[in-house]
Amino acid sequence: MSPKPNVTTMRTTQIIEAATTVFAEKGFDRATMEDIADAVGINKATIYLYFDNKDALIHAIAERLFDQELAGLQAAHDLQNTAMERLTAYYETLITEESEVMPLMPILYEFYALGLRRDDVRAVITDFIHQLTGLLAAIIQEGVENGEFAPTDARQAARALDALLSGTLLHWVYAPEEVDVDAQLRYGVQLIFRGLLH
Amino acid sequence: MSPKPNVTTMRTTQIIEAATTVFAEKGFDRATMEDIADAVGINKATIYLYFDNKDALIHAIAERLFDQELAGLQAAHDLQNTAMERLTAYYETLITEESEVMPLMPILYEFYALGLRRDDVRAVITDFIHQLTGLLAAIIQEGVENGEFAPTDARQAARALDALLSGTLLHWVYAPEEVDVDAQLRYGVQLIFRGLLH
Amino acid sequence: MSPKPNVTTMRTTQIIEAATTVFAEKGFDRATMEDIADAVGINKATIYLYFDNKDALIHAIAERLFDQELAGLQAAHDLQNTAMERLTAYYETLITEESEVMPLMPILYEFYALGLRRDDVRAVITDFIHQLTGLLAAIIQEGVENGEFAPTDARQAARALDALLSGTLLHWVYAPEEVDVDAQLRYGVQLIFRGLLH
Amino acid sequence: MSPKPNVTTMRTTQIIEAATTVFAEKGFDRATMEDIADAVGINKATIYLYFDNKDALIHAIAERLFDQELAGLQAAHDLQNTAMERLTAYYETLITEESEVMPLMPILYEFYALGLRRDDVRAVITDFIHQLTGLLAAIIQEGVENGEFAPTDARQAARALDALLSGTLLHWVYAPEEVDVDAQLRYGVQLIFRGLLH
DNA sequence: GATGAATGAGGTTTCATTCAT
DNA sequence: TATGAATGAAACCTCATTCAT
Repeated sequence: MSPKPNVTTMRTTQIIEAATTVFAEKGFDRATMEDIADAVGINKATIYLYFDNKDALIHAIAERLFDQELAGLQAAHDLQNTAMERLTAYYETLITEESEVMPLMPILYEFYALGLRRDDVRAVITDFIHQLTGLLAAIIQEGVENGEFAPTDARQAARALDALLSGTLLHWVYAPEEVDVDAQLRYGVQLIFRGLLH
Repeated sequence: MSPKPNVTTMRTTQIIEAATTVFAEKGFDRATMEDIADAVGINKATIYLYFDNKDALIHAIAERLFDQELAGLQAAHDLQNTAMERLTAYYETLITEESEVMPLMPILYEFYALGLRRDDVRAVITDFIHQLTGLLAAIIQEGVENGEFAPTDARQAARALDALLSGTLLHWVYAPEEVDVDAQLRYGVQLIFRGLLH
Repeated sequence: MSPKPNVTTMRTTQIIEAATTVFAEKGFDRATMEDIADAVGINKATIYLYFDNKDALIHAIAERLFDQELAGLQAAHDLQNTAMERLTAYYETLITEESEVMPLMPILYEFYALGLRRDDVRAVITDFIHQLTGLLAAIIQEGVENGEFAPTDARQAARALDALLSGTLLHWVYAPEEVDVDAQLRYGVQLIFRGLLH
Repeated sequence: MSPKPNVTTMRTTQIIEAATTVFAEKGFDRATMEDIADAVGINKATIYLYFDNKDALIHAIAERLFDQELAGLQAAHDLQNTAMERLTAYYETLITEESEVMPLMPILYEFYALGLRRDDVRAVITDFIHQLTGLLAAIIQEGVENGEFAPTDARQAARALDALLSGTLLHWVYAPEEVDVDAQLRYGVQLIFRGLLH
C-alpha cells in the first residue's frame, strides 16, 4: 500500500548490485564482505542485517541475475509475430545488451562453476536453463506447427540454439578483438535456421 | 637401461593430477594446498619444491588441461578422410570421453572465470580457443574447397561449431538426466552440417 | 566534558608498549605477533586493525623510541645555565634513567642492526643521530662563544661526546658487574671536558 | 704434523666466511641455511656436516669475528714504543681497515643484540670487551708509570677510550657522508689524550 | 663427504562473522 | 538501522633439520 519503497528493499538491492560488481571483478572467494560494503559505502556489519551470510548473498545474486536475464529474454520476443522473428528478437537482445553483458561474464562462469558444487546455486541455474529451453522450444514448436519450420524435436532444437548462443559468448569474451559478436551470432543463428527451415 | 624416469617429473605429474581433482571438487580458492598434499600423500611443503606457489600450480594445470584437450582433438580426426568424417570424429571424441570430461567441467568453468581475471590463465585459454578454431576452420575450409560444403567463412563456421559443442556441454552438466549428450550433440551438429552442405 | 580519549589511540599505544617489551626480549624476528597480542591480552588479528603489518609496527616503535629519547634529552638541559651544566644535565639523565634504559638496550642494538638493512628504520636513526648531534653541538658552540670552552669544532666535539656516551652504555650492558655506569660516565665526560676547557 | 691443511678445516672456514657475509646482509634470522649454502656453492645439508645447527654456526662466527678483531688490535701496537704511540697505532688500525669494517657493522650490532639474549654469545662478547679493556688498560698503566700520562684509573680510561671508538663507528655508519671517520677518530682520541696528559 | 628430497612446526596475514553501543 | 572493534579459524608459505642414497 505505502507507495514509498521500503528502505530495507532499497538497501538490499544496493547491496546486491554492488556485490555483483565486486564479485565479477574479484571472484566470489577473493572478494571480501568489506570490499562489498565499501562499494556500497556502508559498514561491513551492516550487510549482515540484510543477508544471513556470504553464501546467502551469493544465492540472492544468482537468483536476481538469472531471473532478470530470463525476464529480459521473455519480454524481448513477446511483441513479434512469426517464430523466426521471435527467435531473432531473442538473440538481438543479446547483441544490443552487449556492453552490459560483458562485465557479467566473469560472474556467470563463477556461477557455472559454483553451481556444480553448491546445490542451491545449481538449482537456480538448472531452473534457468530449463525455463529458457522451454521458452525457445515453445517458439520453435509454434514454428513447426504453423509450417514455418520443418518438423523436428523442438526441445533439442531449442537446446542447440541456446548452446550456440552461450558458446558464442565464450568465444567472444576470450577473443574480443577477433570475434565480431554481432556477425558471429547472426552467422551461427542463420546456420541453424537454415537447418530448421523447409 | 631405460633412463629411470626422473623422480621430479613423476612428482610434478602426481601433484598436478591430484590438484586437478581437488580443485575440481572444491574450487581454486576453497581447495587448500594441504588438501592437495593429502591427496598425493605428501607433506604440504613438498608441493613448494615443485611449484613456486598456488598460482603457479593452477597455471600448470591450465596448460596441461587445455593442451591435452587440444592434442586429443587433434589426434582424433587425423585418420579420417572427408571433412565431414573428420568433424564427426572430432565431436565423437567428446562423446566417448564423456565420463572423463564430466568431472572436469567444474574446473573448466573455474578456468573460464579465472581467465577473465588473471592474464596468464587468460593467455592459455585464448590460445586454446584460437588453436581449436584454427583446427576446425582448416577442416571446414578443405570441405569447401573440395566441394563437400557450400562456400562459407570457414572461421565463422568453425566458431559456430565449437560454440555449439561448448554450449551443449553446459546444458548437459546442468541437466544430465534430461539431456542425452550423445543425441543432443549429434542433433546440433547435424543441424549445422545441414546448414553447411550444398 | 573532556573529549574521551580515543580508544584507537589507547590501543595503539598499548600495542606499541607491549611490542617494545616483547621485541626487546626475543628480537624482532623471534617475537611473534601472537606473543605481542598475548602481552596486550588481545587477539593476534586485532593488531592488524592498528598496524598494517609487523614491519609497520616495528617502524612505529622506532619512531616512538628515538623521538622519545630525543625529547627526554632535550627537556633535560633546558633548565640549566652554563654549557657545562647543560651537558652535565644531559648525561645525568642517562644515569637517572638507568633502570629504564637497560631493558631497552637489546631493542636498541636490534634497531642499529636493522637500520643498516631497512631504509625506513635507517631514516629514523639517522635523523635521531643528526638531531642529537645538533643539540649537543649547539650547547658546545655556546660554550665556545661565551669563553667557557676553548675554540673547537663543535660538531666534532658533539659527536665525540655522544660517541663516548653510547660506547659506555655498551661496556655497561656487557659488564654490568664490572662497570659502574655512573662513575664511568662521569669519568669519561670529565676527560672530554678537560679536553674542551681552557 | 701433516702440512696439508685439512679439507674439513677449509670447508669450515669457507662456510664461516660465507655465512658472515650472508648474515651481515640479511640478519641472523632472515638469512637461511640455504642462502649460506648457495653462497658457498654447496648443498644445504652439507653445512650440517660441519656445524650442529644454525646456532652453532652463529656461535662459531662470533668467536672468529671477535677473536680476529682482538688479534688484529693486539698485533697492531706491539711494535710501538711509547704508550701514546701504541694507543695511536691501535685506532689507526681501525681507520686503515675501514673498508673491511663497514660491511661487518650490521653483523656486529646483530651480535650486540643477540648477546643480550643468548648466553653463549654474550660470553664471547663479554670476553672480548674484557680482554680489549685489559689490553688498553695495560698500555695506559704503562704510560702512567713511565710518566707519560698523569695518574689515573687505567681501566676507566681504557673503557672511555674504547667507548669513544665504538661510538664513533656508530656515528660513522649512520652518517657516512657527514662523518669523516678518520678525522673524527683523531679528534676524539686527541680530546681524550689531552685529558690524560700532564 | 655430499646431496636431493622430504617434512614438522610455525609465523604472518586474512576474513567471515559477532556484538555492544 | 548502523557500526567500530574484536576474534577464531584458517590458509599460504618458509625453513631448520633429517635421511636414504
